Amino acid sequence: MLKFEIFTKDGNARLGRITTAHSQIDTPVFMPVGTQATVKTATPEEVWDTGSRILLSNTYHLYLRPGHELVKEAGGLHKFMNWPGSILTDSGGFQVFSLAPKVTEEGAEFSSHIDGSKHFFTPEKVMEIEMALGSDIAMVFDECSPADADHTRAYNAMYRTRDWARRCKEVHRHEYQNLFGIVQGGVFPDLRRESAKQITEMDFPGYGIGGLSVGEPKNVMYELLDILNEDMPADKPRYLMGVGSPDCLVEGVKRGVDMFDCVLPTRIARNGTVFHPTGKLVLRNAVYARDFAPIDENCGCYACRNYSRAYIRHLLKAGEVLGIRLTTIHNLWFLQRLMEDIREAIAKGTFAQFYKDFFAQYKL
RNA sequence: GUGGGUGUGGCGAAGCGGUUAACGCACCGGAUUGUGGCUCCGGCACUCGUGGGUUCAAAUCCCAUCACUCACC
Repeated sequence: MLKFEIFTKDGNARLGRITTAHSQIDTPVFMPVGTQATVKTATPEEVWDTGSRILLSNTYHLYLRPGHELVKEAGGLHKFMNWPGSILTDSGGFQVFSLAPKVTEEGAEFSSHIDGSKHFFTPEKVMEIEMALGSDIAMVFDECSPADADHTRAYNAMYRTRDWARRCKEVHRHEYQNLFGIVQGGVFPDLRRESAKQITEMDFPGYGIGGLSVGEPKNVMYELLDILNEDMPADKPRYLMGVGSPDCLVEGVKRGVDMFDCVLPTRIARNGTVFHPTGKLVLRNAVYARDFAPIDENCGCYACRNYSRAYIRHLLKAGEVLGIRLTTIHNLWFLQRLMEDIREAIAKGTFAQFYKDFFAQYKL
């Protein structure tokens, strides 16, 4: 069902392609987040035009509202939201564990952020939901331990994740949906290695790297990625969950990661910040009040082709929805171009130079 | 003309005798990484219409004055 081809490698960076029932996805790939079956403020057509061919949506949110049964009745998530590309659904593990749930071996009980009502997620329940949604890639229900989790806690979360992954695999049956396992293990190299072993033994068509970018220092994440790069199977896609700042994407690719997702580009867009080759620009700032140039003169996105920083700043300050639509489109476009440039560099065998040039320009 | 009300930072608005004058908006910064557009965190007042007075102490009480406002004539 899921086809993954690797065309070439440049160092540890991999150039490949994932083929799902709905689209072909060139990797390394960045997946925009459409939590509630929509990439906030943008139409599917606009998201598609940025070059996105797969996006992430959320089990937790869609289960609560409008309900996975309703989405199934609508003909599945793709049809419901009119998205022609592929969809990956997160399992809700990350959300549920942020809600201080009551966790047992069986599952996790949590309160809805919408109305406080109680719900119980088990691996079986989550599979039922993800299968009903009909995403191309489903994630197993995992326990995401926080960045400050000690060894014992990370250890326990790792084993829980393994047990739940087994149960997910046991009940997962779908005509085209692919189930990815998730590696946990906190910030501990020994646990990461062990988790990678446990999960990859189950032979999933792809693997998520979870529990990173949750507050730990970046260099800690990079070191763990270096380790996982050795321990994860070379012929399966590796998905670093929740990562999306330009520098992290470049660093991730350098360490063998194929897939990323993150709310960052769209979230900061909604708060008035945009990506630029030299770093982030807080467009709300007064210095842009009379800046009549586009966000980036070399950017081909709709916002940069048609509007000035001053105008977009005005829209943002005035609370006009067009402002956050334009910054959202720009940020998505920026990251998709970045991934495109990365792929081109790997293809040409010039990734090392690309890496150097990128960080010479981009200020953190 | 008579009677009443109000005058506090760019705007709205607490405080009505006693620490460095709430708060909201706006403004100026910052944050944001598998949940957050309407989010979060900071910053921004030699000063309470003006002039006198009472008091150890006044934005808070008294007098005068100016402005705005309501009612009546």
